[in-house]
Amino acid sequence: MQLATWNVNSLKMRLQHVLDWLAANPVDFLCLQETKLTDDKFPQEAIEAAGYGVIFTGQPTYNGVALLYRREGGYTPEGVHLDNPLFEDAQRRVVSARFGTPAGPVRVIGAYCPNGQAVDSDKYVYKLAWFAAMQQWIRQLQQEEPGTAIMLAGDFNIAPADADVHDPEKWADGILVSKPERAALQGLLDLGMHDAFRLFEQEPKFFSWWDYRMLGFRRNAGLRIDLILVTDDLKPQVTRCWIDKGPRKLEKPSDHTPVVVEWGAGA
DNA sequence: ATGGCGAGCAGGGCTCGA
Repeated sequence: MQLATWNVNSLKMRLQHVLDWLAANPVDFLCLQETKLTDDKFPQEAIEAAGYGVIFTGQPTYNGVALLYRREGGYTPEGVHLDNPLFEDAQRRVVSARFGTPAGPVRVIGAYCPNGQAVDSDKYVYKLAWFAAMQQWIRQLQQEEPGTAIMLAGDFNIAPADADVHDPEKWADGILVSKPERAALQGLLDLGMHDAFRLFEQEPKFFSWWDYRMLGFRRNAGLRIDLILVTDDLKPQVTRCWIDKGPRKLEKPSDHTPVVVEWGAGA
């Protein structure tokens, strides 16, 4: 099985990229972030026509997330959440469901984690509170749904380590890399979660986001901030994790590109 | 040193992202 995450920076602008990518990469699950669409404008029909069911929650202009599941896989979402139930929030950043799979039950959480804007800003305070609440929720899920693995996939807006930053000196202690942000990510890892990408040997300087400005992609001026975390019970089943730079090379690309994880026997 | 691009909303020039 495969699960992917992709911040599309407007699903209205990127719908064709998503459909084309799914046709070439028929993953079982796809988490989308920054759909930037209200629910009445969500392209549910086009996604269903592509063979996927979808759960989504949006708002005008900002945020918005979706969770696609492949119909051929026979998946049925259970225990759906359009929010972290422990964190009251008007911003639409979380979508989650539990699925039975041949490799056992999995709860998928698709997340558009806050950006934080600048260290010590109001948005930064919100970001850290948001991560603390996510940690609490996952701890609760581990108690309430024992035997169900958890995959937390999305735009984390945190580069886990300097190896995930094109120019660590320039970014040092700034937003997306600051110590409190990395501690917030570590709080999730301390629950027994693992950054799937780092379970495998990877090429250095392999990023998931590149600045639109200053030829960021051509210069590989990027960050790895799109992550898939998997719980201990899933870790032995994970067979691959990679970043697909292909969509970043298209006309009018998202500034982020998909990250994919593969797990389960006969994946 | 700064801003550089892109999207949304709205019909100009902001905000926001990372």
